[in-house]
Amino acid sequence: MKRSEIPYGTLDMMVLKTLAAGPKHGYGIAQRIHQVSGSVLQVEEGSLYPALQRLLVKGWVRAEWGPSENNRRARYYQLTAAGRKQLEIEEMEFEKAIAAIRQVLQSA
Amino acid sequence: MKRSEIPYGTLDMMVLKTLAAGPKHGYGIAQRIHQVSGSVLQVEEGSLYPALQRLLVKGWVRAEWGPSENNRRARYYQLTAAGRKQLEIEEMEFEKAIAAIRQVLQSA
DNA sequence: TCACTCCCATAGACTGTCTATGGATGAAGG
DNA sequence: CCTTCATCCATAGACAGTCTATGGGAGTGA
Repeated sequence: MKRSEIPYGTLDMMVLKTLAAGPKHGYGIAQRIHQVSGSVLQVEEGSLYPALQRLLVKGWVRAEWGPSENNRRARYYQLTAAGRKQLEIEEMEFEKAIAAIRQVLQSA
Repeated sequence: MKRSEIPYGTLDMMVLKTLAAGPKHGYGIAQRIHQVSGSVLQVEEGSLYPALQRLLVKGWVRAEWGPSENNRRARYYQLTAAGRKQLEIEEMEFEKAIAAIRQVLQSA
């Protein structure tokens, strides 16, 4: 087996959700997800930045450069209106999929 | 978006679960999952048979040929002891992952 | 005989994750 | 100063698991 920390297809959703609380830079997003999940989810940079690129291309987030809290250069990402809608859609589909899988798992 | 019917990595688990109730052939497994999930999950043959191959290689299922209920040739798959253990592990990891994601989704 | 469903299986495309790598920059301690 | 460490960005390539598309054999009913 593979130690897939982040289940396929859920990263974009979690990134969007994390940004829903306000703009953040990549590093901050990763930290936040790690922390909020009780250190269960570890977002690798090699997963995160491609994800952010996808979200940018699709117009679900916007980015701009600015100084970080520690006075380093940082790229702040923020949710767009389209991103907010997309988040809702993905949350719904996620719940629907989970419910379906649970039904399979609970079929005695 | 992509219409990913089956979330990554969950197919093996659902197949194992479906076989936990007794031996079935491939076609029957797909039907059962489709039915039990309330027609939400659609297992494509191009996903199912590679999955069954994986499970065979790993020793989690065993297979033997025999006539189907409709008198056609069919390959019956059944869970091994190792497969039963694996199913438990995957169910646990699944719940753990879902719980972590939910925490992210519920972080206001 | 023809169409249809059942049942098997593989090849190749595609997507999204991971590992590995590379770099810049500020803070802290020697 | 200078070294080390944490922060912060990003890409390339490997890899795994899903899907689409394809092909075929075999029993059933019209």
